[in-house]
Amino acid sequence: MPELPEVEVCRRLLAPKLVGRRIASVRCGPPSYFFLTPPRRLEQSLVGEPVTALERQGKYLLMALGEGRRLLLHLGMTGQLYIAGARSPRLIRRVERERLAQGSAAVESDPHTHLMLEFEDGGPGLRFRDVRKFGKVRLLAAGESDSRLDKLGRDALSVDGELLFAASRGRKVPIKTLLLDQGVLAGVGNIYADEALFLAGIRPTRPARRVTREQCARLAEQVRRVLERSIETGGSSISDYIAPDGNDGQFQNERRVYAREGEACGTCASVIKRIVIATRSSHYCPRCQR
DNA sequence: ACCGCACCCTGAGCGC
DNA sequence: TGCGCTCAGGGTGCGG
Repeated sequence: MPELPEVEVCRRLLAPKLVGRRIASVRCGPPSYFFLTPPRRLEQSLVGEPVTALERQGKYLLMALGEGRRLLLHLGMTGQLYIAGARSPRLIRRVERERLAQGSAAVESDPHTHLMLEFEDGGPGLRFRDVRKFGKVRLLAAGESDSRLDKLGRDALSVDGELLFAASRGRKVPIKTLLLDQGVLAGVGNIYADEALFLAGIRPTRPARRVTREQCARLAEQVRRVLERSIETGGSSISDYIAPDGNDGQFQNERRVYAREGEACGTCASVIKRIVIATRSSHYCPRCQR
């Protein structure tokens, strides 16, 4: 489940491989929920475009093209953005993994790869694969905006306690729900919300308005720390996520609570609990988090 | 304004 | 062995 660190790792690894190249051809999968811009239009409009930069806003990637045009990309839950030729078991459907293991021949064309870009220099292209199609791709004209981007709050890497404190006043929702609100903080998802709350010693169910100024400061610091640490380790590869080179991230090995229900807390050895908050599974240590 | 919830999608894992 | 059910959750949109 790609959150800010996974998207940022993608950006850092892809930028040097894409910026300065010019798109030669585009192939798309069939129209679907995934395409905000119809695939036929992408196939026509992207040809000849130079890639001039790769930027990130929250969990969105923006590929800057010629004359102010931009390609908006979102990885959703299962999105994989990678350089053609990268290898990873996560890129192969299970039926085909089994067929390969039995020594059978080539892998069939993959129905989950929705966007393929090739470049004029003839080097390896870009692939966007997304099993569940919760990802998004949209071509933005020069000066055109996207309501999703307009609604984003402060980038989570630069959050401070005062911002959290101000945003949480008068809010009855659990503090975790506030962390997940992209309009307040852009980039935090389920994994890092749970991890930051653990590191700050705050129970995820605590009503936002009852989190003190001091706790907000601690929480903001831990949000930044956990995101930065995850970026350093290449992000979390828990279900589908891979880096653009096909490698797994390593942050899942440093999780303290996420998906550790029933295990012993690394700090106090209490049993990690799992509850549901706003339809998201949430994990915390009942002793370390009050 | 705020908040809870249904929905979009597919594959893994489980019980029978 | 295989079928059908539930769950996973980022983001949008709707109803109360």
